[in-house]
Amino acid sequence: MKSYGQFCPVAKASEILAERWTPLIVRELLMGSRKFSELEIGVPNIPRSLLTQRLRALESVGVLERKADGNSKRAEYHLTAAGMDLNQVIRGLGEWGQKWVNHDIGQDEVDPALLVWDMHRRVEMDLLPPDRVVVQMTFSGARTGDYWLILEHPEPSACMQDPGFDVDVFVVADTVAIHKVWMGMASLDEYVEEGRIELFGPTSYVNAFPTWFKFSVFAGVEMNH
Amino acid sequence: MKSYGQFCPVAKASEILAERWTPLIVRELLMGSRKFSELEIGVPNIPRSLLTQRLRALESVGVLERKADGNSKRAEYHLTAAGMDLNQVIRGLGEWGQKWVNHDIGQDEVDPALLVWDMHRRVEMDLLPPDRVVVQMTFSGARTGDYWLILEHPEPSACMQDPGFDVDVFVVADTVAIHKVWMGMASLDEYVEEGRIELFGPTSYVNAFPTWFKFSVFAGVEMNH
DNA sequence: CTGTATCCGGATCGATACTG
DNA sequence: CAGTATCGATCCGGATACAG
Repeated sequence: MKSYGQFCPVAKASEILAERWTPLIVRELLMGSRKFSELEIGVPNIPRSLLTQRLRALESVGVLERKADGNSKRAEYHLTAAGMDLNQVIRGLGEWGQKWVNHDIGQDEVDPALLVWDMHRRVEMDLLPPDRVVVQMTFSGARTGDYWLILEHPEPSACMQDPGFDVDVFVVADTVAIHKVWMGMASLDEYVEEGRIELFGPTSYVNAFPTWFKFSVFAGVEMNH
Repeated sequence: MKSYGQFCPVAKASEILAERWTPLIVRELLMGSRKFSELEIGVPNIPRSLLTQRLRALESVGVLERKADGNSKRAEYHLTAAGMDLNQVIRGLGEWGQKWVNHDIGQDEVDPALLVWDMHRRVEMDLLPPDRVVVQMTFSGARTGDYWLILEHPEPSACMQDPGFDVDVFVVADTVAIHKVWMGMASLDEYVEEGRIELFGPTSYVNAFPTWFKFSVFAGVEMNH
């Protein structure tokens, strides 16, 4: 991005952060993504060439460092201290968004894949059963699909294709319903009672299911309007 | 800006704020600018057409409201509650900038006009003498020029041309020196002692001069590196 | 003088195809 | 998997023109 030619710190920071896609990339890095492929999932629809370009730009201003993973030789992107410190900015941005503009979400803006990806980043590891739990999520509505969450130690994962494991918990719901619960805009229990979200599986798992997730980072922010 | 097609609040907020010039426009509105012409001064080098475009965009998403000033019929731009609430985001952005990237300021990035404009927005009205004080600032260095601050009640103003008043206090200094003091990176007293900044005028005014300003919003942020 | 609209060359973006 | 290369569409910046 071309410089604003201004000394103001807001201008200097904007040159780095206020560029298309960049806040989403930083958000994804803050959420724990390290690999190029993880970033592609967490920042859907970004052209790969642009992702490359943005990563280089962020590297050149000292927000992230590029390292070669030892054994696989794949590039890894690590936030520097300056990058980590962007947490408050991105959080502020997200809180503002949640408070003021997260109401008019269109049906087709809720991406099941991104939802599942977000979920696997927000697992409450301490409350997980010791054995692996496989969750299948079946989404209906404007955007449909089956997705899987492999909840296991040390690292849960999200699958866009059937991983082939036996499924322990089935979640069947409208995509928007899951979205609203995830964003703290609706209660999971209520939606289950109303039948908007259906849970199947062993009773102990079904009961524990809501405790396995920390929900969205922005679920606690109250909304205006 | 085209939608990211994502439900994430960071994405929704970025669609509004993370566009070229927009953070600077919002900053200027938060600092108190209301008129198109004031915004042009506070956001130097923005093409007028682009400023118009951005103001319309911000209006359409409910960040600001456009009102016709009663007697002059000139448009006034007022932040809405949602717009005011962007204060924390812009502040966070600026604090990050001040902390991490405000070091490598080039000589020619320090704009005397913007500096004076910023100063007139940060006057400590309560500590001003009752009578009007006219300050002339003479900048030297990469970007030179004479500017005037009319410190009076109820509204101080900044002049880019000689307003014709008798001058009470003369400030003569290198542009970068003033910048550093303004941004909290150097002490005014020390610079005056070293002769990098010269103050002329009645002793009582010269002594009081530093108390008339609140300095930059980001002057208190400590810098890393 | 203030605010807005229009036009145009160049930079940036988005989509697709290609490479090690 | 992790990028590059290419190319049309869009956006930006600067200039100019215009209306109140």
